[in-house]
Amino acid sequence: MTDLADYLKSYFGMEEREIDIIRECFLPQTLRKHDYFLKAGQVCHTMSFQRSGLVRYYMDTPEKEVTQWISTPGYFITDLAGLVFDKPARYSIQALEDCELFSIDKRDYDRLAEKVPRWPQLERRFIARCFTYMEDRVFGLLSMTAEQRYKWLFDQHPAIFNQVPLQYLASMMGMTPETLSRIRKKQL
Amino acid sequence: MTDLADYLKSYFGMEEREIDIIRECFLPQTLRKHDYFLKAGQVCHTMSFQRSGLVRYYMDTPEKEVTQWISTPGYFITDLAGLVFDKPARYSIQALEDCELFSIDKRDYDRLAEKVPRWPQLERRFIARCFTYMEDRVFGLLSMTAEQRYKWLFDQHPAIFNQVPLQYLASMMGMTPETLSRIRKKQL
DNA sequence: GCAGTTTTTTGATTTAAATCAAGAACTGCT
DNA sequence: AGCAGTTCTTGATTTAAATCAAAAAACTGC
Repeated sequence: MTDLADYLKSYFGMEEREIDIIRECFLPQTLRKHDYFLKAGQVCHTMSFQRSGLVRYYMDTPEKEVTQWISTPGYFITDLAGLVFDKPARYSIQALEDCELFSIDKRDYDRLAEKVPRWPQLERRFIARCFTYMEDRVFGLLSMTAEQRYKWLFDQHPAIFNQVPLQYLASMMGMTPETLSRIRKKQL
Repeated sequence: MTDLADYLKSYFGMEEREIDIIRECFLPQTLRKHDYFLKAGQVCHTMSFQRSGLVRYYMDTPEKEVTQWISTPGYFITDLAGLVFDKPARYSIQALEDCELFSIDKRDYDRLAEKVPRWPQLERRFIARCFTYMEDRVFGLLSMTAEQRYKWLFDQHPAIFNQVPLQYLASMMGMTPETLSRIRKKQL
């Protein structure tokens, strides 16, 4: 059983039959360290399940580079603006480490509902969950200090703190590398 | 033609027949100023189209009250955590002014797909759009100064700046009322 | 394994925004 | 209309976090 199957089962509560069908639609793909899954400005036409590795979503601005998100194994990787609305991506998605993915093209993705009738309901839950997570993130950014945001992210995703360069974590939490370095020191 | 019909047509590109069906499912409702659409801790079981008035989403924390969002006519009001996952709301939703809504109960909402086959696709676009909007908001909070966030929100929703008490706008943009007052003064 | 680069840490200083404080301008109420 | 309670503005002060700067540590590739 692949990780994707585990995920589909535990997260979506899917049945064996559905899992098999979906798994067939996703094809193995690898990303090398520093490879781009998507570059800002391109229209994303792929949805991938991340089996291993680390991936970073970031935006380039005139002054600095802003890390929006770090994706870890067990997550899906895509840009909904592209996948759903055919809009060019506002951010780039790049591998921080070699990654193993299971990927499906937009065309096939849009036909999943034909093969798995329950797919629209499952996808609805998936996207709605992304939204509620973002609500929590906005709340954190509106109301917490740098140190509180650190603790919050640490509780949510302790794994990335050992693996991801500090500068990216800092940016993702809305602080400078220096500030994160000091907070981290204080926690010991 | 009601505002809801206008919205369904222009935003979702729905046909007359579909619009009529959906409109029948949404019932008129009014909220008086200060009435709660939803209180934190309750499970939201309603989805409403906002015809008029102003609505505020906010969270209570030990130190302060954090305004998450101000909803204006033409938006839908709900808490997806409740509507999709039956989870208690993390925030309260309260009328800032008398409001006219068109509301549908969760039970009926979940049956919309039977009446309008295309509903799942439409809803998908709706929720995905909410998500991409939140991505932009997170980016803004990660990368912009208070003044830049002010300008951004002002471009996006100029209407609310005349109507909503400054303290709520400030909180929603992640700054204090004093800071917003000074920024606003500077803009003249 | 070591030179060269990049990243992280640490300290000193600055700054944007928060806090504190008080007066002005609204709001609603009887 | 006039008073009480908000809300908003303005100024003075503080502070959390940014910036600046340089050394230390950690990677990189040859």
